[in-house]
Amino acid sequence: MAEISKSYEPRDVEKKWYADWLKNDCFAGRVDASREAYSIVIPPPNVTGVLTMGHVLNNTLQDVLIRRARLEGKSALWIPGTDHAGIATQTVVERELRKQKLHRRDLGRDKFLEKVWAWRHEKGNIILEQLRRLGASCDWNRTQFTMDEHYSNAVLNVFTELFKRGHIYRGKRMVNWCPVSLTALSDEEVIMKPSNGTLFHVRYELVDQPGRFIEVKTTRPETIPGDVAIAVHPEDPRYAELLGKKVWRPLNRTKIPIIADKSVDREFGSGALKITPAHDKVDFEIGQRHHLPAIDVLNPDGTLNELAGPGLAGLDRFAGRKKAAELLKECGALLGEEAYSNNVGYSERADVPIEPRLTWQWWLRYPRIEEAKAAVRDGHIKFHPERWSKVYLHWLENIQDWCISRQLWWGHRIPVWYRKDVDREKLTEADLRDPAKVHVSLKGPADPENWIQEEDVLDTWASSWLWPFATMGWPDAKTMETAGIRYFYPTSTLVTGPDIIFFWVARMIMAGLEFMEPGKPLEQRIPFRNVYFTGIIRDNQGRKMSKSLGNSPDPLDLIEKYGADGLRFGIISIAPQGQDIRFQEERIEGGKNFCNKLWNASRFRQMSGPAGDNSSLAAILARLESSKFDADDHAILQRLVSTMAEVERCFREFEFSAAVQALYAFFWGDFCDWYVEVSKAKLQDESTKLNCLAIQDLVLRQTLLLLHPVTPFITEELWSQLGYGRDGAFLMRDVRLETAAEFTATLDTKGLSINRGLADSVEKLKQVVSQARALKAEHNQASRRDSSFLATAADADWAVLQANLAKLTRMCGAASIERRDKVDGAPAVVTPLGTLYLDLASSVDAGAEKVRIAKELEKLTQHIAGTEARLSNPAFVGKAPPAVIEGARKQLADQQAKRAELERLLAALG
RNA sequence: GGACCCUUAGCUCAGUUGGUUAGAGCGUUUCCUUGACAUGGAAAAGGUCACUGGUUCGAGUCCAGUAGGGUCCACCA
Repeated sequence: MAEISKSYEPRDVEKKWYADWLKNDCFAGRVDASREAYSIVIPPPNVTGVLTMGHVLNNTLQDVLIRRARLEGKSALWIPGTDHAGIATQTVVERELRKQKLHRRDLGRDKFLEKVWAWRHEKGNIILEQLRRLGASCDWNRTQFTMDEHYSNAVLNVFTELFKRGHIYRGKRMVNWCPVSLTALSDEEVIMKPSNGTLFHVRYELVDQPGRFIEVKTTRPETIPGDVAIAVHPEDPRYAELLGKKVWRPLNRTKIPIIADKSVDREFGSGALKITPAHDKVDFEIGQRHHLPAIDVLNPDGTLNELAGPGLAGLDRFAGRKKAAELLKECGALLGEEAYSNNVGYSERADVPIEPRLTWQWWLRYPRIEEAKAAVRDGHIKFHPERWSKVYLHWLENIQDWCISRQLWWGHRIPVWYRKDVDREKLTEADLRDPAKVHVSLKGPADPENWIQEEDVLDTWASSWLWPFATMGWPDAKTMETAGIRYFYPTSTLVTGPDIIFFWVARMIMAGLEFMEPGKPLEQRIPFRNVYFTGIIRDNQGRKMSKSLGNSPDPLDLIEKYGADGLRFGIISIAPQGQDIRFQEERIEGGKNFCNKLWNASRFRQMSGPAGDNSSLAAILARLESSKFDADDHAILQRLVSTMAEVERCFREFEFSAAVQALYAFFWGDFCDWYVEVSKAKLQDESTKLNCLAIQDLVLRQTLLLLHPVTPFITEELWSQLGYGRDGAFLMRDVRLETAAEFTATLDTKGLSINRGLADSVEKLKQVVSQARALKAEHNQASRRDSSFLATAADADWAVLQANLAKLTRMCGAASIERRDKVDGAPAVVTPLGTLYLDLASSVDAGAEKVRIAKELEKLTQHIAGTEARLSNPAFVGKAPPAVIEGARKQLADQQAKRAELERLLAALG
């Protein structure tokens, strides 16, 4: 065994072990009937993506779950992959083309797609490479891409099936149109943003009563040429006599009717609403009810077209708005303007206001809505934190059909062909189902020359909603068998952000229910059993991390600086359940420091004595001698067991940061700060040395196992260096972590049972040490081992002190601790095991000493008063549980004894 | 307009079913390079648990309300 270096250097260790794990196929998910299956599918990052802090959090959590599952003896599978990200990827490649002054139309569809594929092959795996640096133990041989042939096959299969089952239709409806991406978007891809605009007051002159006007307020005067009516509420007395009359539309002047519709809000503005069916969803519905035409005055790119009339045609919509206001002013129709703030829908991708636009699109009536609700409501799928289920259910209650077609080239082209002689603008629902007019299949028609394929592709989410089973080979029976879908599906846990609960989580549930194992009960068709929602990572000012703000650190820089384990440990420790995360680099630094502490504790063990047989838990236990156990041995084993139990609880309840904090407190606080320090005395004594080393070996072994899911690299390295592994075996793959219960039972059967009483007595020793150190600090004594202490103690207490004297002397920084019957004039502290005096050569400042003790006495007296008050309250004594009352009585007795001793000390000072 | 979340030490946050004197990390102050670790050790300072009521023997914890901050949903032009 080579000597361990003085500080932990992650770089080479990480590289070495990751390569070793890969070489030995440690990440492979295998069907193994003798083990419980545990599976996760990665939320596929965009192929265009680079690793963000969000990815780090999300994927570290998944890796933690997967690695813990392996240690628990489960057969674990983590499927990685990427998403083709239609709009984002197409935009990236189009931007490249623009540098060469080319547009995708210059290349044509096929040539353009070749370019995208080339880009994908060159750059599309960057993010997966970065995940490897993080230590992600994905089964890389199963890496998936949503545009892979078999995956595409699944997507198109689902389309044709859902079409057959009547869930998919084509319709001309109002959609959210992105004038930059030139495609329709789903409602979920539209973000409402408050915007400061202008509300224009416009008057429309009555045709048969010149000089009389009806007034409306609008934020969009440029759409006035598209007005086809003015609507008022049917019961609005102000306008009753105007119903049925006509007014002059002030732009592109023509006559339009005044109509009545109940959807008009009488309270808003003047109570009259201009109706522009082509440019507003409500107006469109009113238009439908009243059989009004829709006049579309916009081009797809958001410029005004010739229907907008001279003066406006050709302008961009925002320039057109200004111009329209000017034109209205010129003709006297503009009564005024007021500043106005309202919510405007923005395209999530392009970050520009969307246009409601009337277009032909493909729509999906979601399948299995009721089952999807039941799956979560009845607990077959558990959300963590649970409260997100309410958001989920609310969305399903109000669900709208999904616009699944996109006017893009990069994506799954819709497998629909139109007979050349049919007019697509006039296809009815019945025509769609007529194979003589429309062909829907994976392979296409037998006589392609007579057909034209649909140009549109599917929404990216209409492929990723199949992720949990399409990545396991669906729908091909043989591939599914190889992938082990019967074993690994439903997956165990999905780790994702609540921001895609509608986009992805809800839709995956519906897809799983619709397509998996038809006829089987719901709990076998759901895609996952648990969903863990991470928080959103914010910067230290609380802003979302984003590329444009430049406030997101590069995770790879952090790995360089703190090591992958440090980053992982840090990010998990600041990620409490369900709360957003304020990123602080200091916490990552803390992760690195923890790794260094672990490293050095192992180094201390190695330097403390010869290596024993560490090859198995049984081998280490065989080296323990219970007859040599002192209170500290019992205490550290007890804390080890309780930490194991706490970590188990944390994993059961998805409290990962609590698990990390428990491990930190145990290892740093209990092991390093106490046990290792007392070891220094125990190791001096040949009779206790070997047992003490074996305890250290045992604690280190269990700690490495518990920590491994969070800090995989350093634990694998130390596992190897400290001789825990057999040749060719890996901590991550070949070791099973005992449960706390199993561990305790093993100790019992080996005659190594933990003595609770002895273990608890360490608490008193710790207090003695802490108080002694404080006393020294109070009197400006350096913490070196050079102070003399005297003690007055009852026989029983002195016996405890004496039994631990060597350790205590060392821990207190004492040259000696001697018992006396009586000590006068020395500064003292009252400990649970007697009074401890600092034997100062120099004279003591009695005044300062009196102040210090008096202060402590005052504080104590307050507590005693509180305790006495409680105990003298008959209601408390009558109603509180006996254990609580007993505790209070004991506390009172201790406090009173301590008070008496402090009073005595005070009196002795004169 | 509806729903949900948050408010605890200078900062970022824990605090499980109500039960001794409310914790951690970072930061601050003092001391310490003692044979694992200065990426460290020891000690200390620092909190009317946002506010107001209520339930209870007992409330940071449960209930109601108020204030401030945040998120999501919603077709008010």
